[in-house]
Amino acid sequence: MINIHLPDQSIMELPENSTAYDAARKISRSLAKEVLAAIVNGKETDITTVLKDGDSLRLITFEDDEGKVVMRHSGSHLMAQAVKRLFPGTQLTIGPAIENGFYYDFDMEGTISAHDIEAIEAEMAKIVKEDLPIERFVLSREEALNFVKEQKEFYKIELIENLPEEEEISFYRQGEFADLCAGPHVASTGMLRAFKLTAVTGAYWHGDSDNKMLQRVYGIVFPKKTQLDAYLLMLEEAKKRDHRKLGKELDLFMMAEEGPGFPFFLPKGMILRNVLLDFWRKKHDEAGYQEISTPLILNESLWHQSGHWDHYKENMYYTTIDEQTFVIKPMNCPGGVLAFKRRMYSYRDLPQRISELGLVHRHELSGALHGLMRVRNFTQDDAHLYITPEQIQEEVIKIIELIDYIYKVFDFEYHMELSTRPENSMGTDEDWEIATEGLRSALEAIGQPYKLNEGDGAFYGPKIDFHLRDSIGRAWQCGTIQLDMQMPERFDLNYIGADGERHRPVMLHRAALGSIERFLGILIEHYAGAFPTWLAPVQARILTITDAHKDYAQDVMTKLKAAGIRVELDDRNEKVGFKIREARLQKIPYMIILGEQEVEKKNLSVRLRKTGKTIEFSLEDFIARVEKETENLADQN
RNA sequence: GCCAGUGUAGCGCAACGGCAGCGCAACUGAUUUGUAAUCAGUAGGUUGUAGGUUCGAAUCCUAUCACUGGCUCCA
Repeated sequence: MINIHLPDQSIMELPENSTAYDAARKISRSLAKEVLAAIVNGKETDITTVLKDGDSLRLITFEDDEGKVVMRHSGSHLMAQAVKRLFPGTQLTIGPAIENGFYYDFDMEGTISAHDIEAIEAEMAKIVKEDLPIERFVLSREEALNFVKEQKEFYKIELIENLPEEEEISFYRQGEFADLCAGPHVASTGMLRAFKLTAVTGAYWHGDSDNKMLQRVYGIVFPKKTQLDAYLLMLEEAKKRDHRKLGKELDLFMMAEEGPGFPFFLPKGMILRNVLLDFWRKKHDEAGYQEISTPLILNESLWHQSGHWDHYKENMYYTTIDEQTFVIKPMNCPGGVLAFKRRMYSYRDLPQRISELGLVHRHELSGALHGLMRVRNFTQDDAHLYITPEQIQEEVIKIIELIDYIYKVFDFEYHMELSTRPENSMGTDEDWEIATEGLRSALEAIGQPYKLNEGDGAFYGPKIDFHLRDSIGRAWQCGTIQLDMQMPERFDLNYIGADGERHRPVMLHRAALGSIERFLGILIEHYAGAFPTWLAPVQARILTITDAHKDYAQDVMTKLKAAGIRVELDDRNEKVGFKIREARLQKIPYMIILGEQEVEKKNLSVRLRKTGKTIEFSLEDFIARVEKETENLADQN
């Protein structure tokens, strides 16, 4: 007998040569059904792993993050096997588990169509039915290379060659299919019943657009059909929150074929935007920022000096004025720098925090455009801070705190990423080291977790990015903090220090919302169009019961407007049920219903968006309530 | 930009080689209504655009533009 240590500190006695699966079976039948993989002595492994005396064991199900990865990864193998059966000669590349499922990239003749997807799903179902055991085997490096060469899996040669020297090279076999893989995997294909292929796309080998385009198929897999159905339903629901759909329904913004990637803001969207910016200006004023505005178009010489001409040429738009080339600004910094340079600064003047709601134009690839989320012109809530090197950490922390405050007003969850020096960037290694360290130390001081993105910085400096999620879970970069030691150098910026000498300031570029357009897109999806009272383009709509109540309604509207409340009047000759339905579809926080009773009592019947309940208000109380919500950046209740 | 898909009335959709239609919206009239759709009628189209195949094209082919999902890029 052997003794196995379980996570709850208990010890389980098992016969010699027992597997992790045997342990699961001994605990309960349901666990035996659900177990996907095991962690033995801290290492993830298959449930067929034979246990030794003294091993510690944790069993993994789909409830665990590790379990989701295992099942999804097995799903990708299942799909790859089906594809290889249907399209002989297809070469495998990589097929990982991802956040919401898995994909596999194939190099094949031709492409995969929607029709093929059905055939692949049918073949996958067949393989599930065959219930093939999934077995691990290990080869030496040489054997492994020979094995993949025999199988004509030439991409795998590169993968094996890139494996570290000491790495054990394992494969997983299910029936006729075998794939290089670290594992672990579920025990058999029969466990992968609840799957669905969700998309076919092209994807470049190694993600490099100079490489060959591969066929990528995305899929999802769950232990149970009910979970799969629930997930698909959730996706359907999320689509109803899509800002492009809501933007149309709520008449907030539009796109025209004449302006791909150039959004139009409509009256209601404009209110939303202006309310957001009023809030932004107030907070930035409090935080010590001064707002400026710089020109949209500036002479090409400026862009040579800033380095954009060399590093950002492809993304810029150009125009000619009096036979000279001008650039339509893709960033606000060079113009901002000119404004900074207008006078001399003492060290006592720093930090200078100069903000600009600057409209920038960038030539994004046509295939990259997406509603308000990725456009070709957008307004950055930009600011440039000119500081001494000693002020780096303190100022970066202040910015992080400001951004955190703003995101919390909207109940956003976000994550931060630190991006380091990219290829084709300006400046010395030393500058980059100081700059990167400045950002890193601020992050460490704040103590919030962040992800490291090697080589993803701006061409002039490293950055901290803030990412928010849209309705279907895609992360979009919004806030950003970029530390720049190049621009001050190139524009010969300086301030007079306490020693009376000239010194070079450090420049911080930062945006909190990022792009107003993108942020509004996220905001629309976040609230599903039902904006809190303070943000709602229309805060209240007055609905009359009959024409007899029009005068009173007009009177109420005049008074609400005078109080600064955004109000509309629906005095059409329609039934009140119909008017309520329309106001609901417009997601207006308050409906004020005025009929015989209200005229008599000189009050308001107010129907709340949140509960659908109707409450009687005096005009004054209603105004007070909306004013309070507006002031507190709040929603109803 | 690349791969795949989709473009039909303001919006959502049907017709898939044989007369371009439905619902909502719009307009007109009736109805004066109490908490998610009152009734009747009218009008609205060079089927994204340009070529081609065909007796005949929304439908098939080619090109192009836009959009959608990815890749790449990025706020």
